[in-house]
Formats: sequence, C-alpha cells, structure tokens
Amino acid sequence: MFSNPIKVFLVDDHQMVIEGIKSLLLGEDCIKLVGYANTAEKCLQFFETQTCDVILMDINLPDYSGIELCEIITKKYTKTKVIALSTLNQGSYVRKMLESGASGYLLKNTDKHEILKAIQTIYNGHNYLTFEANRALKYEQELQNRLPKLTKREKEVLILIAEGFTNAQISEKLFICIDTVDSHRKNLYTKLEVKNTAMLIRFATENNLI
Amino acid sequence: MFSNPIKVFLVDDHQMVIEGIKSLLLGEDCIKLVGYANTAEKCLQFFETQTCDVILMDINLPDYSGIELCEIITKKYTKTKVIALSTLNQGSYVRKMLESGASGYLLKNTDKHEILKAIQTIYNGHNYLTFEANRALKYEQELQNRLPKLTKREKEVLILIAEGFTNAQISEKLFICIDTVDSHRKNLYTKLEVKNTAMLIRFATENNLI
DNA sequence: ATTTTAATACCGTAAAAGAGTGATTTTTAG
DNA sequence: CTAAAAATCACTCTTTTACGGTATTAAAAT
Repeated sequence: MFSNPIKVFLVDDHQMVIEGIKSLLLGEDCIKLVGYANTAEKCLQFFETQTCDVILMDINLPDYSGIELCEIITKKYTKTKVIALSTLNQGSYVRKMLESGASGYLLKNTDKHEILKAIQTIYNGHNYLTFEANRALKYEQELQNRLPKLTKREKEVLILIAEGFTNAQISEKLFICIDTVDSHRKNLYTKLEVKNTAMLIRFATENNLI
Repeated sequence: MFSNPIKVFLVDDHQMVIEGIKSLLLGEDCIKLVGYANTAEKCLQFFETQTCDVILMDINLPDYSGIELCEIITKKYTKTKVIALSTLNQGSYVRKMLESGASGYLLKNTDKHEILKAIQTIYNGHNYLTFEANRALKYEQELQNRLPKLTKREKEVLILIAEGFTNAQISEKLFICIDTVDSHRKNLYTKLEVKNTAMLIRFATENNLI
C-alpha cells in the first residue's frame, strides 16, 4: 500500500521547526521526507537535481520571501504542490500565498494529524486551508469591502496630501484647478467619514491606503 | 557530574517547535526537560505544583503575551530564569522582554549549540542575548535617540491632533488657552521638521509616536 | 444608446492653521 | 539654590482648510 510514499520537502529557517516536523512525520510510512533547507536558495538547489510531491514552506525566509519562492517553484515545477507554513495568521499573507500558487496554508501550531491530512489532501489534487487561515482570509476580504472605494484621482490626491502638499501645490502637480483638488479632498472626507486633515491621514495610514 | 541536570520547561503554542526542542535537547544529560505547555495558563498551572530552573518561552502565546507571562513568572518565582524565544527580531520586543525580567533572548533559527549555551549561561546567573537580538536592541535605541524628545504636553497635544480635534477643542480638553495649544503645535512642527498637519500625523504614525 | 460615475471647475463664507515674536510662570535638574 | 527647560498666554497677520452649494464634460458601465 505504501510502496509509493508521498515525497515531502521542508523549507524553514528555524532549525527547531525542521526538527519538529521531522519528528512528527517520522514513522509515517505514507510519507517520505526527502530533504529540507533553511533558505530559498538551498531549496532551489535541491530542485535542480531532485523533485518531490509536496513542499512545506515557511513564509518568512532569510533570503527570498516564501511568496517569491512559492511563485518560482509552482511555475517551474508544476507537479510540485506547496503548503505554506506560518506563525502569522494574517489574511493578506494567506491571500498572497494562494495567489502565488500555494495549495495549502497551515499554522505552525498545527498538530501531526492536520499536517498529514493537509499533505494527503493536496497530494490528491485539492486545496487545504486550515480553519484559522480561512477565517482570516474572509475577514480580510470583508474589511476590504467595508472600505469605501476611492477613485484613482482621489487616491493620488490623498497621497499628495499625506506627503504634506497644500491644495495649491497639488493642483500644480496634477495640472488641475485648486477647486478641483478641493473637491477631491471633500469627497475623501465624505467617503472616509473624517472631518479634517489629521483624521484623514490617520485613517489612511491605519488602513494602508498610503 | 550530571547528578543535578538543569531543569528546563518549555512554553510554545507551536507543537512543532515543542517537538523540535524536545528532539534537540534529547540526549543531553546536563539538561532535563521537565515539561511543556502550549498556553500561558497551562504554564502557570505547572508552577503551582512544580518548579524548574529555566523556561524557554515563546513571545507570542494565544492567551497572555509572553511579556505578561514573563513578568508574572519572574516576580512570583524569583529563582526561575526566563529565556525568550521568538521568530521576530524586533528591538522593541527584546527590550520589553528584558524589562519584564527575562534573562535571555533567542531566535527560533538558533541551533542546538546555542540553546545549550544560553541555558547554561543563564543557569549560572548571567544573561544571554543572541547576537541578532543584541544588534536589534542597539538599533532600536539608536532610532529612539535620533527622534527628537517631545515633552509630556507635546505628546498629549500630538495625540489629540491625531484624533482629529482642533486647537480650540484641545484647549478645552486640557483646560489651557488656544494660544498655548498653538504654541505646542508649532513646537511639534519645529522639532519633527514638518510644516503641516498631514506631515505631522504621517511622521507620528510612522515613528510610533501615536 | 443612455444612465452613472469620475473628473473637472466655480463661488462664497467661516473656521482653522501657519508664521512670527515676545513674555510670564512653573517645574525640573544640576 | 539657581539655571535651564517646560508650560503657559498674548497679539498680529496671512494662508489654508472646511463646508455649503452648483454645474459641466468626459469616460465607463449597463
């Protein structure tokens, strides 16, 4: 039955996580740990000569980010599936990893059972998101939806305001009338429900609009 | 020689880190792993009936923060030393953990050798900061020193400005004259080298002044 | 083809901020 | 105790923002 164990590769710069997963997967006949790396560079080196079915990949690596590495791997070695591993349960990370081609997302506080389930699910061609990651993803999308949609021009004006330019200076930069800048500014205030520059900039920084 | 091994306790919500450290410390006769916990709560429960020499403690825990837990432990059980464990190499964390009574700071990408060294150093009554943590600490202090020193009143005014209050409203809140608020505002501009509200708020948010 | 949205512009008034200068009183630190 | 720093208040003048409308045109979406 286990004549063809799933070949798993590990990428994580934390030695103790490597050890932990090794120890967790040890004795599982259906899985074979074919290697591990602490850096994206070493991971890519491995794939020059060898291959695997599933990579467990930390998002935070010392050289590339996991997002970059994931993109490279999934484009170049289409048969290899990637499971993102992270301590951080941030929706934006989950989204970015999935956009970069990852098939799964696990938090590092997961247990042996879930790791095995994720590996097998993904090996069988499906995606696997841990519950928390799923929730974080939905939460992030909700937050984005709640944010009023700013037009292109409004965003430009917002950024220039944040850089400290007055309406007059902005009008010169954008080759438009001061009144127009004023209009955009008013629309920003209305849309973002603020009533002066201070609140505008604070709201914008807190919501990553600038 | 190892009749009295150093008793070590582990706190980390990541099962794989627990496994990793267990596996790393296994076979070290000078160290005895007396237990582990995934939450601050369970850690405190352990100390109701037992004790240890050194705790390896993750900073990010699901219930309390490591900073809080560290403070509780070091105050209540003065003989027990704490080593902070973190993936994040941020000066502010290092500082906070040391202020909360930690004796050491390790990154999770450390190796067996350094863990042993840290445990022994701290057991012998000295502090142990990993090189990176030390550097991050110094870097943070430098950044702080570069920032102009704001007076208490200036900080208060800054925060109220950031909350969107006008000089008049601030003057009412602080029971001072509008002109005084205006003076503080001008001083903020001068000290932080900005020339309007937008730049002030942006600078303040980017430098964690508010 | 037509409705909606985005971008543009204008007007007028009131409020707030920005810039300069000076002075007094409290607190703090040496 | 005394000098320095912080906090306070005052006054003038200019610039900018804030807020209320209204309105035209171009681009997008339906």
